[in-house]
Amino acid sequence: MTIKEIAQLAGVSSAAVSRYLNGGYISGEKKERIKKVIDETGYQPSAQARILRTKKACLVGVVVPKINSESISRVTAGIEQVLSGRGYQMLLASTDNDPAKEIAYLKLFESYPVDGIILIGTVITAEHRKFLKSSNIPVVVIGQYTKYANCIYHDDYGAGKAMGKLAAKVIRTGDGKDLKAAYIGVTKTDKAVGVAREDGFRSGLRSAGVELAPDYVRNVEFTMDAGYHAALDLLEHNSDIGIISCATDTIAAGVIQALLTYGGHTAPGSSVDLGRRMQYIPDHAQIRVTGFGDNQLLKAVTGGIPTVHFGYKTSGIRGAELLLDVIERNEKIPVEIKLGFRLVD
Amino acid sequence: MTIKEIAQLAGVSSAAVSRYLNGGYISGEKKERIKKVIDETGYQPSAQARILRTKKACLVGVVVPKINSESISRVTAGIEQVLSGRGYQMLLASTDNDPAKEIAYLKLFESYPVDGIILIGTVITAEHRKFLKSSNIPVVVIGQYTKYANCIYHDDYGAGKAMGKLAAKVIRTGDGKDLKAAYIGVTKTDKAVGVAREDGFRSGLRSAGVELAPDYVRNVEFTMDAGYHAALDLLEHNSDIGIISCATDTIAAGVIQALLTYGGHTAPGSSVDLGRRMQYIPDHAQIRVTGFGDNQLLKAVTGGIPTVHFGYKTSGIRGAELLLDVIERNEKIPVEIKLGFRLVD
DNA sequence: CTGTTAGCGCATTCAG
DNA sequence: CTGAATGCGCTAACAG
Repeated sequence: MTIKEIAQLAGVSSAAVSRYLNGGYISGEKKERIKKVIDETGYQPSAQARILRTKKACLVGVVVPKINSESISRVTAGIEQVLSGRGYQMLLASTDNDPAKEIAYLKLFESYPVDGIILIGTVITAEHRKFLKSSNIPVVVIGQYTKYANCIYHDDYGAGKAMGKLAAKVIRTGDGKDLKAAYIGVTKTDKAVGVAREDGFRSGLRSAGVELAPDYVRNVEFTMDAGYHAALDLLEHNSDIGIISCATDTIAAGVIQALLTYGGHTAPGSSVDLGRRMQYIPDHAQIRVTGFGDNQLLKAVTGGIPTVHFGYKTSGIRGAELLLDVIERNEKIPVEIKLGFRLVD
Repeated sequence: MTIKEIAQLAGVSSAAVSRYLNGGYISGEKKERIKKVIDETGYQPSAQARILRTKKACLVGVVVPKINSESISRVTAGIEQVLSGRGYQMLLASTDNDPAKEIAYLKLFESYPVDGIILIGTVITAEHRKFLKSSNIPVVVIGQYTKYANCIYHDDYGAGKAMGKLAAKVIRTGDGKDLKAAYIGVTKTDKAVGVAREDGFRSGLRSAGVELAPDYVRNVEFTMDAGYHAALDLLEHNSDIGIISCATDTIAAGVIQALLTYGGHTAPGSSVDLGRRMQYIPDHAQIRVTGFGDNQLLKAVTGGIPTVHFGYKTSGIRGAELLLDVIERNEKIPVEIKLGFRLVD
């Protein structure tokens, strides 16, 4: 069904139909005729042809690393909020943490009718930079710092440091034989989550005179399962761990699972203390688990582990506003926004 | 940057460039010249113009009720898998459980360059039916039964019934004073989750001679928070509850939170038994919590509550296959697929 | 192998 | 107020 056919059926020109659709000059009588035909046929104008003509889609594409994540959904909720408030719609593309797919979707959006792109970043490869530099539609990056695009990121280093200080306090037993801190991080190619959080964590420990020994560090995927196995590995090789800090709450959930399953205390009748904070006691020592991200489901069912709350929704809001500023007002001044955090313990 | 400009710069016709791009006949020498110009300019063909011409986007749009859900991400993972295997890409639109937004995104996709739509359904309103009937591109619905489109749904009634039977067993104390079963469901406009699961649950209870009293039933939103408050309300009004069955694992998480927080056992030193299954003991009675969906995070950190595993990934796979059959082979025979379940306890 | 031509469905001049 | 005509960027015939 095209505008032309509608025009024929209504006995008017296609231009008249177009005007009818877009609120241009049209007489009441023709308006009626056109309305009637459109109602009868269920005609739906082709957005794509319109966009080809107008170069305006009122649409933004958002590229995310994965769909099933509380933090990401908070970001997209923020984006959605400002977008829909300003008459835009949002399309999502999930890359499943595959950088190649990320590039593919960025290119897809670039050549598709979207007015702008928001990238919720994980790793920024050379390909990414190339894309950011040469993109012919505006892009804003959320979650990673980059000088090649407007970006909004979180103080991952500061958050890591705060967590490191907390960890240093926790492992101090007072009897002169302090426990050890362990850290489960992610790939170093992720500058925010992989590098900044871990570096911050080390720095926080160090400020309290504690070093993070290499044997007490693991690097894993962004999954619960990975956290589970890393925890087992860590516990197998070290018997003096007092705290396992994880780069994300999801990984922390896997660690908790490992402690629950293989801690030696799962026989009927045994118990796990779930007070304000997750605590587990194998070998007469308490092992504390911490994360980052303030996952609400985890908090609900465990009572909450120490974690960090980032302003994810805020970053989504700011990101969308930034993007719309560029799209609508052609704002040219580069912007970098760094958002703070709140330690939750 | 357009194909025309590239053609000029390379001193060939635009058709030649088009052929170069799409693997048509072209001489080696011109191929070189075109390649050089494209590399230099970073030219990116407009997919939208191509699609306007070819009517083929190799893209499918997926409309989901929310982004942050393990079940939905499993469905989309299944969809992605078959789509990318067959050279398609996937675009997501999240509606935040707002039926109006759902319609808006369906219409967007219809007029946008996608070859087909997958709707992960919650409520099917008259508007939905109207859309399904009149859509000019193929649609498949996942998660709800409908006769107006190809659909893939789960045996929610059977699952509810199995859970009802389990609940009946649990509340039997043996001392003649059986406990009561409570149910936290969702809106009845959701035929699968709201109606089928609850009806099945009642039927399962009934088959064991147990009735679900109105005072022991609540209807809430699809959120943890709603589960939390419903549980408090339930416990405030009834002191003989032995099990709280919830329509989703997310709601169940909220119930667990309520039990942990207000069960009267959160004072330091008190404990919660987290063995194979979540158990909580207020007022000398065990309150068991059950859900649907087999959420992995919940399972990991609680040891697992009784729940139902649906073949979400499978439904995504079948749904995508179905859609591609219609798109590519113009398959006209309507299909309805009902998938089974597995009780996890 | 190549260039010319004619649209895809629509919005926008521009005369009327 | 209206319709005819033009072109958005691209591909598919077609004739060379």
